[in-house]
Amino acid sequence: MNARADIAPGRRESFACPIRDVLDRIGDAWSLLVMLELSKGPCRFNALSRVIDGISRRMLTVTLRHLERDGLVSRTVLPTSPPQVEYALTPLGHSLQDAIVTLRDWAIEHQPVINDARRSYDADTDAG
Amino acid sequence: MNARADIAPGRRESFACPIRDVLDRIGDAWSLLVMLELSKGPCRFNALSRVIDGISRRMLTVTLRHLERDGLVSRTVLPTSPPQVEYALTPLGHSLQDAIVTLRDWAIEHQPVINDARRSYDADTDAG
DNA sequence: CCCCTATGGTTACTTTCGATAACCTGGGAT
DNA sequence: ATCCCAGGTTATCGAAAGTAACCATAGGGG
Repeated sequence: MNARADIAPGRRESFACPIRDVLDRIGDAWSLLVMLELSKGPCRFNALSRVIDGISRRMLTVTLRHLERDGLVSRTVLPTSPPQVEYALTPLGHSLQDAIVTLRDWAIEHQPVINDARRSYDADTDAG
Repeated sequence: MNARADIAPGRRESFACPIRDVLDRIGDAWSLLVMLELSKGPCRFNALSRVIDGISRRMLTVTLRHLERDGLVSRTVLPTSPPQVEYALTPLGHSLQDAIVTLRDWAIEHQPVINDARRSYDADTDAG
């Protein structure tokens, strides 16, 4: 029996709201990191799990399934021994790179300001 | 006693990864919707909860606290009776709008393709 | 007076999800 | 047979999302 159904990606359907929809897709924190890695070129499962610091095998599996389901990433089994599985961005996946890069650039630029805001909020809250 | 601590935003600290960091911030699906609403202008709590379909009072509170903590949204109590609370984007919040809009535009443009990909993936998976 | 509306939340509780560690299958080397 | 690697899957737990109900205040209707 194919056990993949047990781990199948959530099938929450759109909410008449495309932003929510795309966020449900890439907002899970690992998806973006995986896509950023794959934007450098195709990569195998364990290679991804080594290079994406902190991700577990399970979350990598789940994340890749999500991305595969949404057509952002392709999965190719290579006829080697033992078989290797190569993941790569699809054209659709590449088309998302611009948005991701915009987001990343904003994040990098404003990280210090945000951290300051957080510290001052936490200080006020803890004190008050 | 100030009960706000009980509902305080998570204080997960950065991971040496700005993209993860920004995604932890705005990736929770409600944050983006709240910011998109506030980008139209300041708004009060209950007005937000009415216009953002599906959000509960609690999640709106939590989301607004997160955004406030990160300096993306400001909170102003108006001296009316009963007191009203107005939320608005800060300049930092406005600076994120470009990235959000890029993301939203991508989402709107590619939603049909993604839905097709999902349907065909689901069909294949269900068929076995 | 009580009941209903509205304001902006909070509290307790349930359900769902993210994440970790451990396990599995199968081939090759020793 | 035993150990490794590949690429996952399973069981489990804690945190987070979400729901329903409550609080305090003020105004209007019966």
